[in-house]
Amino acid sequence: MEKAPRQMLDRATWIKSATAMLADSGPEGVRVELLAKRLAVTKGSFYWHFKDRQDLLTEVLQFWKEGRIRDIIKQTQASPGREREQILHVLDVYAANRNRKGIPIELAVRDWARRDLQVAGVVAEVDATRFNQTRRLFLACGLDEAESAARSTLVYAYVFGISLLTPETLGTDAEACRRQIAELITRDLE
Amino acid sequence: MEKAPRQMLDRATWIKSATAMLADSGPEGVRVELLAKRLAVTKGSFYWHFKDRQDLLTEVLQFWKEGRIRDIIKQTQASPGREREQILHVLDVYAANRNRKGIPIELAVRDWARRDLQVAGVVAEVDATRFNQTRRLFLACGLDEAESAARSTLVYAYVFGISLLTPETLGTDAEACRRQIAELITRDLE
DNA sequence: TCGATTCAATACCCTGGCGTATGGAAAAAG
DNA sequence: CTTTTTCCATACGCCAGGGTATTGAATCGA
Repeated sequence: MEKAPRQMLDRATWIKSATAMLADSGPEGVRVELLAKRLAVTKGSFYWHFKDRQDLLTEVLQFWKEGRIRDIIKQTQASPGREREQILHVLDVYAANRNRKGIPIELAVRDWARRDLQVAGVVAEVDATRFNQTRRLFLACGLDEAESAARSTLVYAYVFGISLLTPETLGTDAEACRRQIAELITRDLE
Repeated sequence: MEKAPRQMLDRATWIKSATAMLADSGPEGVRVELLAKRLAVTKGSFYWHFKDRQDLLTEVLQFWKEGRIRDIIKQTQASPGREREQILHVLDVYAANRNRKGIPIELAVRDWARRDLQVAGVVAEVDATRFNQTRRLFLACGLDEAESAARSTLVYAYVFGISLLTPETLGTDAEACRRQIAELITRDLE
């Protein structure tokens, strides 16, 4: 009936560390030996917990997917009548400096998806969930189907696009710029 | 005083092929031996034309930068009074299916920039040029400084973001969606 | 106490890929 | 017709990194 000493390393630990490595080195950058060194063990440990490198990557992807879906559902919960605020909240959370560490992961996964069909499928699932959740909010604000779809698309294109742009490009008044864009996207909403 | 037979392979040929390889395999994916095989020669040739792999990558980046700057200047030329059309033209060129092969390169370079300061610097230059050129157009349409900066930012965030989203997410009426977004971005312009 | 199980270390093998050194053919220069 | 220069092939050294096999040391269950 203990919990600390035994189970020194479990799959979850490897997965989290691998996710960090994915974020700043891309999928090709997650090397099992480097990972082992970072966790202060050797390959021997890794190949006990995982079948092979692909096994780890698959888990990383799954881990990411579940986290993203949980997050978007949480961020788009709105009490009736406050849908507009909720959209602004989403823009705030994803486009601003919050969620700092999420951005590199998001970008790495999306780049990964360009070269791996399985990954592309998962990203598509996440995108669909985000798109639908946000579209619901626009619909609740009185926009028609087409307009809701368009703005929802714009929300995510903007959010991911902004994280792709180099920081200096945004200039010093990034905050003001952000607010103005949010205003434009949520125009004519009740 | 001849030009055809001699100089079977020049640097430009290697650079173009490497750019293609960069587009669909990332910077780590451009291998000199693979590249040589693709050009039906061996490494021996490569190391005659280039000092090393880094030399090639540097040239690829430079090649990309010059092309992008030339392109954005061309796309943002507007005769006085037709600036709004020109903005719509930019949105059309970059967000639609045209310029198909440019998108993977753009994404690969941007991902590359996340892990290489030199690359990040070049991307920043390109971004700045694009940003300023488009901002000029908005200013000419009567928008103030802040609004012009915001919309110019939105244009590129949208353009790059849309290429990051999975195609299926956009649904079947992508064209209508595109038009609606373009309408929103160019609202209140004279 | 004593196997059985869990987790990790060590020692290998093998491949891919960078860079170098050297050789060779073909064209250009003389 | 030589000689030099240009361009590419061949062969090699080297290292990083994936995967396997084996050993070893704890811990658990009995």
